[in-house]
Amino acid sequence: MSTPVRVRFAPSPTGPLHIGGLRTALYNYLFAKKNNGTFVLRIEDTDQTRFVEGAENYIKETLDWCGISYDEGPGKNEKFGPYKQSERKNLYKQYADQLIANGNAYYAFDTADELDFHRKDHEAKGKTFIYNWHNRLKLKNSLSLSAEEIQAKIEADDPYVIRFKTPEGETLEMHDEIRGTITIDTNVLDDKVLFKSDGMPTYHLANIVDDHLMEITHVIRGEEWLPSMALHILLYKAFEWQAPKFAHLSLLLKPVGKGKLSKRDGDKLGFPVFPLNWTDPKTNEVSSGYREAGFYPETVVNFLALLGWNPGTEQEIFSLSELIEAFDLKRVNKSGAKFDPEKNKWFQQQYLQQQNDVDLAKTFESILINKGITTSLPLEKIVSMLKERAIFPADLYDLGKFFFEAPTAYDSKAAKKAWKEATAELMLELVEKIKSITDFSAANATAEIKAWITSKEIGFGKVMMPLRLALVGSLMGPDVYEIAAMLGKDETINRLENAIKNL
RNA sequence: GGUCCGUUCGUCUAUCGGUUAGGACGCCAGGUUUUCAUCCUGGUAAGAGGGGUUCGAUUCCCCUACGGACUACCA
Repeated sequence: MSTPVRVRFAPSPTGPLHIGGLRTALYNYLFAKKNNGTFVLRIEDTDQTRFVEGAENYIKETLDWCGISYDEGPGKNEKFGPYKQSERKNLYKQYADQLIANGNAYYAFDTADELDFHRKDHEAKGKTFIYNWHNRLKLKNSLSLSAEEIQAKIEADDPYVIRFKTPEGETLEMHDEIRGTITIDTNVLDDKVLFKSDGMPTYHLANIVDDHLMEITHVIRGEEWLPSMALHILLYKAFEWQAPKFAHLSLLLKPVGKGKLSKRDGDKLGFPVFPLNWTDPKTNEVSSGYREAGFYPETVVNFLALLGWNPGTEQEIFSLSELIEAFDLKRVNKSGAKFDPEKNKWFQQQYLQQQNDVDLAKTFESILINKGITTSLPLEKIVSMLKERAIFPADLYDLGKFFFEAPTAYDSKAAKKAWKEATAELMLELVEKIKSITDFSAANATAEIKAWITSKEIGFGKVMMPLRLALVGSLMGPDVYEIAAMLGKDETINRLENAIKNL
């Protein structure tokens, strides 16, 4: 019996979750479910200055929309709660103190200005300022100051931080589930701040303490944390806790140009970078999301899963449960993946085609109602005719509005191609022919009109194209007889007469 | 600048030393649909460069180049 798998997704509520963050959540979820484990949501809000109203709800709503449900989290099955670090605030200081007591951490009194000066000064000399073993004794901290000085400062309420005392001269060999062995010399690490002067822990401390307390077995997170892995492992050692396994996911890159996909890209790239619409509470600026753009959650989940992971087979369309079944951390790629909006659209198209006509008809009906259109036409049938041309549900309207409204204008290119000198006269004859057809079903209309065309010994195109133009307004869309039958004999004749008049 | 990570068609990727380097998106061509789309068929296109190791390297090692992340009392 191995210990049960527990993973966590630990976002910071500093704004909307972006698509890369969603992928991290998804991989955590897939890994947990694949291993009959627990998926935990933890909100890392230790930086009060960056807190953004609504961000936490946004994260929850996103996970909910995608069907990625967490087993434990704020307000849900709080076995190891609370799950918001701001509500765990009082927990962390004792751990920082513990590290001071066992000699793995120390108080530091350097002000932000002083450190800033050092950094700039070093930079000017072409060097890098690192707060660590080689200079910590020259700075203002509990390692360099005398016991009396320290005591005095603390009693005088001088602000201080607690820094980790990075061990000197060790070569750390670490294991990453995706990347294998990573080695680092501890001498190049800096003495990171663990506890801030505002009484809050930094990410590093809170993260390690919470992962330990919440019994997290696997830390699956973005590659931006890879440089911190050494610190985290050193912290586990300092606490004498068993470290979880680590897996660092490669980043999602912009489709064009350089760099990682970031929140600031917003809509600039021509596609959403957020799962849901987001309104900035300060500026009221709206960033568009996949949901509102008409994508299905299945599309987003499927596409994201395959960006950086693949099952080793040629299957590309996966339901969430199929993803769980197939998922394996070992098959996650090391290199960054560019986000390709075109392929994303292809997935959406695939999922739209999978929708059944009954459901799609309901969606279509609400779109029509929004446009102020009510109809007695059978929407299910219409949807089945239009579907294969659509990518998003909203496309159905553009593709099929001619069913509900007669064309008010004709596509000029199409008109030029379809409507010639003799066409009006021919259409007049067609109107008479149609009037004579008693059974105006698609099948019968097809047969009768085809026979009529054949008897006149003219090309089919000479009749079919103008007829389509008259009914639709352009040379696109489903089978023209199907359209005619759907519109009915009277409306078909109406539209033909309109076209004869206007063209 | 320093540290770490990465590098197969334009993009996402397969390949556990021996393959005509496979698939998908995109694009192009043809067919089906007397329209458009769908669909089908075919085509286009890749191992960053240089050294090793090996009978044999896309695959293992090193160097270079390029890309990325990190380098805050942010996460």
